[in-house]
Amino acid sequence: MKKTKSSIKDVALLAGVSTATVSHVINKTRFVSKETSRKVNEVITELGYLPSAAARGLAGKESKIISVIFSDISNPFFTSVFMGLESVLAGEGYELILVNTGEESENQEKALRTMLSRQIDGLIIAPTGRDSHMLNLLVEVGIPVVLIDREAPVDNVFLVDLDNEDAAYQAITHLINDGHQKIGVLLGLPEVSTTSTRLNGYKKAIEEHNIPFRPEFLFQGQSRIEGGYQGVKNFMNLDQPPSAIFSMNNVMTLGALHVFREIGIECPNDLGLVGFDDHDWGNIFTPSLTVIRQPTYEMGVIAAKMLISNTEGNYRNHERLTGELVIRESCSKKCQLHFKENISHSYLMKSEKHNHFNN
Amino acid sequence: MKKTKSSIKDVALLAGVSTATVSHVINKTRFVSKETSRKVNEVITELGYLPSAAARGLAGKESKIISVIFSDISNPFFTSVFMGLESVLAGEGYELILVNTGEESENQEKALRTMLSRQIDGLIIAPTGRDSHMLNLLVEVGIPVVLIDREAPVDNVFLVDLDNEDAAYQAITHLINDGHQKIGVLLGLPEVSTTSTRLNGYKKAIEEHNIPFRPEFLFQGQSRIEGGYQGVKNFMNLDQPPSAIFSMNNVMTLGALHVFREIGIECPNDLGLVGFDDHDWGNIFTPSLTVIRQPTYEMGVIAAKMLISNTEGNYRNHERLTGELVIRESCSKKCQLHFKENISHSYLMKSEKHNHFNN
DNA sequence: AGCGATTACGTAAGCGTTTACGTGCCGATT
DNA sequence: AATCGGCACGTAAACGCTTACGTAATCGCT
Repeated sequence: MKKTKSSIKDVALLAGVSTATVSHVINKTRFVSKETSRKVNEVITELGYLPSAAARGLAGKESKIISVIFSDISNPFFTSVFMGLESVLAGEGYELILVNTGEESENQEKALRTMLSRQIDGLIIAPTGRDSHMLNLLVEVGIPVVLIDREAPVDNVFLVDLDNEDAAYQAITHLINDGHQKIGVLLGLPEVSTTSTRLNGYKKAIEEHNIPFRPEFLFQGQSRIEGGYQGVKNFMNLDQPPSAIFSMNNVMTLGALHVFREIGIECPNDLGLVGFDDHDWGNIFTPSLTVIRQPTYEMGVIAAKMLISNTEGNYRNHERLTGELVIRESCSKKCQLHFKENISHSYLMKSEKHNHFNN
Repeated sequence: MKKTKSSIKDVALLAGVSTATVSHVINKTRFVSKETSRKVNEVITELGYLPSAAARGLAGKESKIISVIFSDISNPFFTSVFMGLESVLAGEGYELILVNTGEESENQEKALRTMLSRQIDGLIIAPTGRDSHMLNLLVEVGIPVVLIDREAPVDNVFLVDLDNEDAAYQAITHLINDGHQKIGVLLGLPEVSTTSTRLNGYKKAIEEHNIPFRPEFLFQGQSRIEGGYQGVKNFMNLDQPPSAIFSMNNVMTLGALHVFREIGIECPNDLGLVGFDDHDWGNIFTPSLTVIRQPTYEMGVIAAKMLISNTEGNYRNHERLTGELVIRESCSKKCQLHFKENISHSYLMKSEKHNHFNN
């Protein structure tokens, strides 16, 4: 019952061939006659032989490890991206090391450093912080890197992100068309690129409609549930509170909803809301949420393909997807009515099916 | 600008010592004089030297990799556990390889096989399927394994789980005390251990109250959002539909809620609901959800500590935590009223704070 | 028959560590 | 002066693969 770990030598010995041949059989890296190849495979299964990944990494160049560095894995956005990544990478024999930075660039640097000591075959990262010494180092050593969701000041990397300016522009324009003139914004972290691009979309939209920019309508807090919570509370204490809120991400939206319930804000009548990122429960919440939906799973798929097909060059080094404004009830009274009218009895099976039941 | 990767030899050469000394300086594995040690470290930072993890894995015994195998990373339960794991493991210098099996035991076996070829230092797994050949192999080779959330027929492993029978018992008893006699159950996957233990709790509770067991009140579907959806639909087509639903997990609860909204079931009046696992939005939903809350983050922490402190033996090989019944509105009219009365204006800051704002 | 090409495989160096031994040195002890 | 125990460190094998070369055998061609 003792499973003594067997090495390539044992296999070679038992099969009556050299280790080179065994290696070549396993990797199909040069021709081996039908007969020997059969024999080798036989011995392999007989011994239950498994090549040591460490030795392979040392001798060869590939580690078959890809590192994924996210800022918050509890955010559905990232888990969905992760599943997209995995769907293509697992098939190619890669293992994924997942690191959660918690949006701390110190953690990120530390993680990147250890990634450098593992011979990772690639890195997929949603970078936090402004500048990253380690990230630059990684690309210098020649490790393929794809930034996802966010930009960073590095050259020679792939990037897959959303047209954030457009997405925010869509959202704000919609709010304006619904009659909102005073729109408060729950900002993301200042050091994250999407915060500024989304803000640009906001500015562009209000400018186009000759709405004056009001700094007090921008709330910069933690990019967490408490941030959204505090933000909305702040807005409501203003002399002239906004009539609608644009939340720049998932979790802050949740924080905002907490305030709604707590102090009895009736949405959308008292206060409209448009969020960034859809939720599983976005369409069954009361009110159902108007959001910008990102093709998260697809982003993962694309990022993964970019990474491994860098030789084939099927992808440009920048893929920019576009967000979809999903209009439901939370933005305005008008939409609320319209949404209710249009719920057929199988609404779950229609457009929403796409949302939940795939991937 | 070319970062030529430097090895331990380069360091040794430049520092004027042997590679053995360098190794010992790095690992603090034998005494080295203050002076040489300083010199070595100086050279190390000068060269930007990083030890190769692959070589270390080959020569030494530790890989500093721990493998985490979950069935569904999009389930908040698992992401929370993951964060618990990471919180202790990252500090100890471990990297985590995350694999998503999607509840397919074939995927699990494949993943375990590759884990065997990597010299992983430990495995944390929520096993899927009934029996696992690979899992047995892993423990035979001496890799420490901790099962989390679910049991499996393997010896010599750690286990951290919930007292599922008790949790289900609590939930059902509460429903019964609220006046429900006909309670439908959305079952989890039959091959997952928690399904049967939770079912036992259900049976025990109804038996104690002399409520007859009705097979038609058990729905066995996919353990996904569609499963909950289908289940509730089925129940409602019964001649005598249940007056309350007990959902055995997170995602099926979501499916149930979809039906509620779709066909206009008013919860809890038309149909009560108790779910397993809390949600971020559980207390702001309409109705707010009565659920069994699991100490997910803590489960991760404990599992991680079990794994690395197996020498110290601070932990038994089985830690069973207990679930907490969080009573809100969805279970019954009575609770609904009670819940509304007790919402102070700072309810978010009270008990709920514990829920969302920690970890 | 002689020669090159082809086929199928073996030899052994090398990847970058760890670690069991071994060694030289020095002050103290007899 | 010979011996001895610490001290501080070096030597080199071993870990399990990959892969650049090398080679023996066979075949086709002139």
